[in-house]
Amino acid sequence: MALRQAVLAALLDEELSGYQLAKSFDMGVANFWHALPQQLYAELAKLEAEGLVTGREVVQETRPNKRLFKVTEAGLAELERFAASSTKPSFIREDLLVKVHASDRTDTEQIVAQLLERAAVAGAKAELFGKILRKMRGDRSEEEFLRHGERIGPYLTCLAGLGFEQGNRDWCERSAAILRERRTLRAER
Amino acid sequence: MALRQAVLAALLDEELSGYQLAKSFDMGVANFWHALPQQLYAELAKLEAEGLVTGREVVQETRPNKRLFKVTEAGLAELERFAASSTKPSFIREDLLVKVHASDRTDTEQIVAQLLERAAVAGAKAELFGKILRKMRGDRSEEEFLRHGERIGPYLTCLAGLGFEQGNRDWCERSAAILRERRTLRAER
DNA sequence: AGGCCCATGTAATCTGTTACATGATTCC
DNA sequence: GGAATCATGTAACAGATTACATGGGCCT
Repeated sequence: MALRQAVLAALLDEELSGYQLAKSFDMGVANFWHALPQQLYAELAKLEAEGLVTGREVVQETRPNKRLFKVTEAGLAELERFAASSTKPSFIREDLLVKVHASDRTDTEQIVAQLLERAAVAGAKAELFGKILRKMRGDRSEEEFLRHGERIGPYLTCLAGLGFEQGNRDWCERSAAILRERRTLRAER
Repeated sequence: MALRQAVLAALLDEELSGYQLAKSFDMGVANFWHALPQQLYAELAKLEAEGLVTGREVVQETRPNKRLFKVTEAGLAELERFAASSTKPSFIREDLLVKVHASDRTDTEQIVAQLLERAAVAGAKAELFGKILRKMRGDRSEEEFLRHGERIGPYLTCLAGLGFEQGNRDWCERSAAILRERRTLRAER
């Protein structure tokens, strides 16, 4: 039930349209939440009906009109309430891990390929996060920024995303290497 | 739609009852998938109806009877098919990260407490995974085990879980420390 | 001409969670 | 005596995914 709060959190820094929100839930915001456009349009409508966000129409000539949303005082209060509420831990659900778990009993060629592909994706994400982090802290050192910066929430979540993707990349590469080596060993016998 | 395959993968090494499966989905298997008992009972029923697992009744004197399930040839074929199919990346959905993202605009006392609690849980899980890994490889070195061990799938997924929880723990501790320091700085002003 | 980007949704379906239900045995 | 464990489910609800729908502008 935290999609509401994820949307509110994503709208803290800038007014966004549903379409732009969807983009950021696919990119930057994706280090802490993921949602499809349909969910976001629906959630924005609900949030507006409850007064937690307000939308304003922006007329565009060359493109379809859009509605930009921002968080209201009531929305901020909801975030405050949410922050104080207890958190239930989230869980992993990862197809690739299921495949690797069963990999002693199935062919591993495709799995190795998928691991390498995933490693590449994770590496690209990690690099992107690194860039975003550098941009956020500007010319300050990380320590300095985290101590005195104005807005460090997104920085911290981005750090989490960076660590996650680096770990991901390393594990995928190592696992791929191991499974590949075992394939060649088996082929020699 | 990979709950089916996660169940099949979990049943590869031993016959389990729904109840035991639920336990392992809460523990060991939880490094790659999570599911509630109700889901597992329902999924086992479906899998049996489709012939991917077979169950046999075990009559018990002192406890209620139970049904033990094992993977059939058709189940193995399904895993094979699954391993070769393309994987869609999974996504993060984590309440705590949402709270941290918005933490510049809310009170951080509760958030710090939740981060420390989560760090402790992650640390405990990491230790548990470490123990499981040592048990799996026995007296062999990790390298040796991964090269020549019979069954390394669960070892690799457990390694993934270990890395994930260690990263989690470190990030939670660091973020808690940073937010706490900023609280005291603000209080001094 | 075909495909992608902007921009917003509805509807149907699938998955996952919460609540409820039962009942004996063992541990503290 | 009360809680936890073993053991299996049903039913209602909430949340997420997939498919469908529309339509102009821009790029190659």
